[in-house]
Order: sequence, then C-alpha cells, then structure tokens
Amino acid sequence: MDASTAQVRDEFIQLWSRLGQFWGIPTGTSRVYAWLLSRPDGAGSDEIMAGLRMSRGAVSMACKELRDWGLVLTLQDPGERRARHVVETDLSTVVRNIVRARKRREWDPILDGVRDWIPRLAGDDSREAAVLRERLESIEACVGMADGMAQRFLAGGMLSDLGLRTLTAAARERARRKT
Amino acid sequence: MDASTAQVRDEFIQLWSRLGQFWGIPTGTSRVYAWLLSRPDGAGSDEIMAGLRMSRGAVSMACKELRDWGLVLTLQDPGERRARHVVETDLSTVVRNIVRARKRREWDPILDGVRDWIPRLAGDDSREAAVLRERLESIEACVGMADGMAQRFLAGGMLSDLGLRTLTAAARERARRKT
DNA sequence: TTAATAGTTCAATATATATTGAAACTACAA
DNA sequence: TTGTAGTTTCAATATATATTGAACTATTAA
Repeated sequence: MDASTAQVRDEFIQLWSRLGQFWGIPTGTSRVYAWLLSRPDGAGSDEIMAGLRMSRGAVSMACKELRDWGLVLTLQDPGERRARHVVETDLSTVVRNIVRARKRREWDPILDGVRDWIPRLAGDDSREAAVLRERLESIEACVGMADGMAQRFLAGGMLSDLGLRTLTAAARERARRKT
Repeated sequence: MDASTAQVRDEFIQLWSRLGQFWGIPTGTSRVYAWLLSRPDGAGSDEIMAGLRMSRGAVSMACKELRDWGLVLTLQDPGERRARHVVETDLSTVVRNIVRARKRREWDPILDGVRDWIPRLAGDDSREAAVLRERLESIEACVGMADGMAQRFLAGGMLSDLGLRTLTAAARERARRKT
C-alpha cells in the first residue's frame, strides 16, 4: 500500500466515523469497521490496536458491536490462537442485517405503541382526543407502510432484483473514465 | 381531554423521545414535537414550557430545530404578540423534509468521498489497494442506488402513489374493530 | 420614551455516553 | 497443575452533548 492509498484510507475512516455518529454508532465502532474494510484478510486485535491507537478493551467492544450488527465475522483459524476479524463482504447480507436491526429497534415499538393507544382514545369524544387519534393513525399508516416494505425486502432478495451487480459495474466504469 | 387520553399522550411523548435518540434528535426536541401533535391548534411557548416543564430557552431551541426539519411551523397571528407553534400535518411534506435533510447530511458526503477516492487508488497496484477500491465501489453502488430512489421520491409524489389514503383508512378500520 | 412581554442566543453547567485499563476469564501448552 | 497468550467485562474516568438561565434583541402599549 503506497502513501496516497494510506491517505485515502485515513480520509475514509474519518468520514465514516463522523457519519457513524448520525447513525447512532459509537465512533470507535465505525472507525474499526472502516479500518477493517481496508484489510483484505481481516486483522487480529493487536493489529487494530496498533493501527487505530485504541486500547484492547475498546477494540474488543467495537468488534462485539460489529458482530451484533452482522457487519464483521470473528473467525478462529485452526491451529491459530488469535482471532481474525473480517468484514462481511456480501453487501446484501450487510444491508439486510442493518435493516433488520433498525426495524426492531426503531419501528416496531412505534407500531406496538400506536396499535395499543388508538383504541384507548375511543372513549373520549373531545376534539383534542379526536385530533390525537387522527395523528396517531397517520403515523401507523406511514410506519406500517415502511414496515411492509422492509418485511418484503427481508423476505426476498430486493437488492439483487434492483441489479446491484449492474450498479457496481457502472461505478467501476465511471472510475475508469476518471483516471 | 379526559384522564386516559392524557395518559396515552404521556406514553406517546415518552416513546417518541426515546426513539428520537436513535434518530439523532435531542430529547427535548422530540418531546416538544410529540406534545405538539396532541394540540389541535398548536401552542405558544408558555404553554409548552408549562406542559413539559422546560425552560424558555430550551423550548425556543427545540422549536427552531423542528422548524429546520420542516416539522413545525411557527405562525404569527395578526394582532397577537405570542407566536403559535403548530405541527406540519401534511404527512407527505413531513416525510419529504426528513428524507431531504438526511440525504444531505448522511449520504451526500459518502458519495462525494468515494467518487473522489476511487480514482486516487488507481496508481497503486497492490492487493490491498485493489480490495479497498473494490469495497469503495460497492459502497458507491449501494448508496448511489439509495440516492437515486430518494431523488425520484423527492421529485415525484411516491407516497401518494403508494396509496397513503388507503392505508390511513385501513388503520382506522383496524382501530374500529378493536374497540 | 419607557416599561413590559415575548423570543433568541450563548457561555456555564449538568447529564449522558464512550473509552479506558485492571481484573477475571478461557483455551491451550509445557 | 501452572504458565502464557488472548479475550472479555465492567467500574472508573474522560469526553461529548444537552439543558439551563441570564443577558440581549425586537416589538408593542402606555
């Protein structure tokens, strides 16, 4: 890896960790993920520690989090003591895992909530209650729609339907033209 | 508004502010939003302060944030000193605003980044550089696809195409059956 | 003009979150 | 069994983020 490649990798790690904050991911976790993306065969904990100047504990926590999200696999090679952390490279698996996790954490509680609350407002015929009920119904409709799309996506292979291969090829082509 | 309606409202506010954290929204901001959803004609700052026990400054900040996201309108009634904060009720506008804001903040920087970086990796023919390039290309493909969908959504009226009205009606029907 | 009311901003502070490092744990080898 | 290398956990600490409240601005009424 030459100097300019290392430079690109560092910029990538910085952007990724900045955006990770938007997505609710701890900085250390997204840094480790971005760094691992630049490693063809993954890396052991010691290499990550050295590469990112993080403590052993922080690396361990970050890798655990990434395993939970299905973004990283921690492999034990036969006859080898130290574990190897590798990124999951199947992009459709990655996207699927993220959608599943976010759905569970962020949408399902809303649907559970509104479906419980709406009937409980029925006894109250004040204007305020009517408006609140109407708005909760809108939320249910909207989130329910997103939820339906997510379920269909998780069940079938929406990504491949949409032609991920073609898109990757197009990106490669664009890059070739630029150089 | 009777007691059980108030109870529902409080549970809703609590859930909404908890989820707001996932979405990167300050607790106070999502509390104000949830509270305003229960007010048919909006409310002045003083009412919000009293209803949620927040300081004047905090309410002002929260409303400003909500205005930036296009979720709340702050109206000045003629001949009235105090402003009225009302929620934007057109759901398709709300969703559109959120998609637009997140796209700008979360995806556009990635696309800008990878489209700058991929060509810069071309000079390095090491295996590491090749793998990093390949992975950045995957990211571009994936984010690019999402971006295309978002653009089409922002341009046209995807929500109405998908039959939001029908869904709202269905939700109302489900509620009726439950009671 | 002044007093009063509402709204905004921002530095100080309170609160919550992430990171560390030491200790506990695990698996293996001598 | 004991020693060793590697990993995980968690309480303590460091860091970042949200909230407040006092000072400031704008607007209206007296």
